[in-house]
Amino acid sequence: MERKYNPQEIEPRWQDFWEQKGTFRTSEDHSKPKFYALIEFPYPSGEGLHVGHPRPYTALDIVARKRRMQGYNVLFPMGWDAFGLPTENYAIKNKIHPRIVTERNIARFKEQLRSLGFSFDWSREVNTTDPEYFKWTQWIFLKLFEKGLAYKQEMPINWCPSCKIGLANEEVVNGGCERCGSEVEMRVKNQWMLKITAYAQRLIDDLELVDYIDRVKVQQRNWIGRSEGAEVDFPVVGTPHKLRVFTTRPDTIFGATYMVISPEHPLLDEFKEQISNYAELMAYRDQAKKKSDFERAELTKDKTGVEIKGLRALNPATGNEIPIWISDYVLMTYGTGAIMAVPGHDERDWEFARKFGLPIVEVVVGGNVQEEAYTDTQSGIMVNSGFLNGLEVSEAIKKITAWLEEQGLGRRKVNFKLRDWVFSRQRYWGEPIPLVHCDKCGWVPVPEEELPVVLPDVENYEPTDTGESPLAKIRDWVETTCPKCGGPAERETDTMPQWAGSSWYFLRYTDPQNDEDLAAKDRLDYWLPVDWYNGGMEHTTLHLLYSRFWHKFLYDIGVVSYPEPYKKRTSHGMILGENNEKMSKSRGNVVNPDEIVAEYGADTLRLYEMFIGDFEKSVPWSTDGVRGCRRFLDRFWRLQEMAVPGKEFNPSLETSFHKTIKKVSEDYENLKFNTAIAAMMALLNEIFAVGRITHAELKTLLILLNPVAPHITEEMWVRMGFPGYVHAQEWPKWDPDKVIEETVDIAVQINGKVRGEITVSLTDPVERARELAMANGNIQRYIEGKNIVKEIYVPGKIYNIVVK
RNA sequence: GCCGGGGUGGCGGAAUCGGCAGACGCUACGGACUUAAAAUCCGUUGGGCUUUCAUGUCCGUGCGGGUUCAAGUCCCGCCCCCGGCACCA
Repeated sequence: MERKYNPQEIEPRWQDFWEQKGTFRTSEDHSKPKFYALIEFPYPSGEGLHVGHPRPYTALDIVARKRRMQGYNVLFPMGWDAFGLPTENYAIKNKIHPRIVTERNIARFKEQLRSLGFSFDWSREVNTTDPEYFKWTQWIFLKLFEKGLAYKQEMPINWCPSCKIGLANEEVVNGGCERCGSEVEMRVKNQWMLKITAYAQRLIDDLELVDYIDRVKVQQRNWIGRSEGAEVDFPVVGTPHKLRVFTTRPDTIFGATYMVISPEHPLLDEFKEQISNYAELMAYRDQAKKKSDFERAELTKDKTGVEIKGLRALNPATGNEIPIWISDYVLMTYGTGAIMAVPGHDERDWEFARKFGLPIVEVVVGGNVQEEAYTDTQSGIMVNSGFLNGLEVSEAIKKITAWLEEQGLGRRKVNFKLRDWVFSRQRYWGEPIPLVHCDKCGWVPVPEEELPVVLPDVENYEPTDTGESPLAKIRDWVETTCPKCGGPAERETDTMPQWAGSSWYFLRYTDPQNDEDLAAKDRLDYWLPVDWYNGGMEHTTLHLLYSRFWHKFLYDIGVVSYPEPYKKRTSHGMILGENNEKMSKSRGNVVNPDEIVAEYGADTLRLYEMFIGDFEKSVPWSTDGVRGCRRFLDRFWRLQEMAVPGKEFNPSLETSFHKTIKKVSEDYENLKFNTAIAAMMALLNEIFAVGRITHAELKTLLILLNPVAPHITEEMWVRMGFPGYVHAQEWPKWDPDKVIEETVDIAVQINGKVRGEITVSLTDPVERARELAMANGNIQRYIEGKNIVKEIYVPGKIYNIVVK
């Protein structure tokens, strides 16, 4: 038998053991309390696993392993989010079918994950590219379509010229493509859209039902961007038309001295005949069209715009005629694409008014609106505002809104920044959208029993320059018959975005082989919602919002029984390179987990990733830190040599053990893995100082460390000849009475400065503390010749004597 | 600009119902072991001053004030960093 700790020998052996015995298979015994732990399933890239991956995986593996020992029926599954661009690009470049590339990448990832000893139930593995899986992704889409939540629309989209793909707003970062960084252009395309905006309010409201870390909730609210205000109709003079605006400040309507509409606004086309400078306006529109939203926002320094000659609006409050301008600072995609400009109290309007010499009127007192816009108007008194004069802002808002409603000129309105989800991708490697276009019947869903609509095998996956999907060229796939009328029809050639498959994958884990339903209802009811979902902050406005939307929809149609998919959401920090920069191939600072496993072992890697620092923060990798963790395990291994029989805790270590059990138990649940490990390290130091460890103590310690370092603890348990296996033990409990030290060393302060130390029992009265303190020479020195003014004695904490 | 999080040794980080700041780990230095090195073990490691030894003492948690017997922690006013949103009406 080997003496030395040899993870390279131990770890694969235990991994085989767990697999063969099905140790971590989840049962469907619904009488047991359940715990569903979820981590974001990875995109199996060609790069293989990165040291960032195991951080969240280990964290929830720890919680899952602990909960099993606490008697829960635990579901901790894993799968693959395998559709996506990099695979397709690789396939194009190397002329290998993306399916093959995907298979290969998955095999690699799986092997790497296996080598880290995660307690996934691999029998429940899902793969978004598996037709048996995406059949249900397509099914959900058809349900959305059926309910009118999927629609096709001609609309300007963010177009990445390098990926040749349309991007959702969420995929545009600082004006560039999230994936490749190329600058995004605007293009008008006919796209499938999902009406996530119909759920905007519920997506905000139901955040109340869930336990998400605060920054996640805040970011979601931020992204949805709810704002309350009113819609107001401004009559267009000499026409029956009314120009509708959205404003959050209807109270300032008396200060609206002109209007601005977006260059794309349809008003221009409608009144083409009456507009005398139509050509000029069109030139401006063309110019604006060329700019992306980002560019438009970038050019913030200087306002541009053109007045519409021949059209004027009527301010319904003042009765004055006011000019209408077009400017690209008004976006067609928010509100109504038109604003009432109140230059006195809005910086943008003020700037614009200044530049074009438009009148500026003060309506809330407090500033000097000729000098600058006065925007500190959350409160204030109205002036120059007719019947609102003298009112407080909040009163004025109520009064004007009521007046507008009475006059039929406006109404209260809530607006959201959230836009509908661009759901089409002009790509090959994605789920085909299961619709057929028939000249007679329009868009017709593929009948459910014909799902899945699978991808045809093709020679060439290159996207076309026209922006059409490569599928469009496969005529014998495209050409089909209409399911409704039987006439000739064409398949939709757009595919779904990567976010589709990941919007519901956690449901499939409950019943991954089901071919009748997306998952059996009783399983969904038992397992959902997910008890704890950990994932990256980068998915807060994408995946997390999308999947909440889909889940709410599935709730509405009765598939699931709770409106929220995830009860709790936490997020891990990134692991940076040793140089404190983001790990990337180009920076050459990537650490490969395989090498760490080969050199130090999986347990060391797991331990290190949990000990490295605050779980929620980014932290640089440190090879020296890894060695320190290996050293700990080497020392831990040597406990075997100092083990002595005994069913009790050594009295001198008893309190330490109970404290450690408490600390570790609590810290594992609170993302404080680093301090849990520190506590075990400290206890190990104490044990080494004592020089021996009883069997009872060693068993306890093995169980506590097992979730972090499962291989070494399994091995030591068996080597010690303890009955059964460590993973099958019950999680230890601490005795609240034994967590408290009987005697403690506390500081004695004179006027708040530490001047000595005494050893007291918690139950000792102040007299006892005083007696001990007075015996201390240094204390005597400070008290001599002084009057004791006050004594503060906090048992177990401090003894402070105030002298004068 | 708005919202959120955060500034603690040479480094990662502990400690926030106010109660000995720096747990745990790393690094560095010194020592033991070794022919030597690695590994391992022991010791020191916030700064200054003091001390033969022991110790003692002052300063120190981004900056400036305040409350308190006592402040990293609470209050007021600033500075800086990270993340999100941003011509959103």
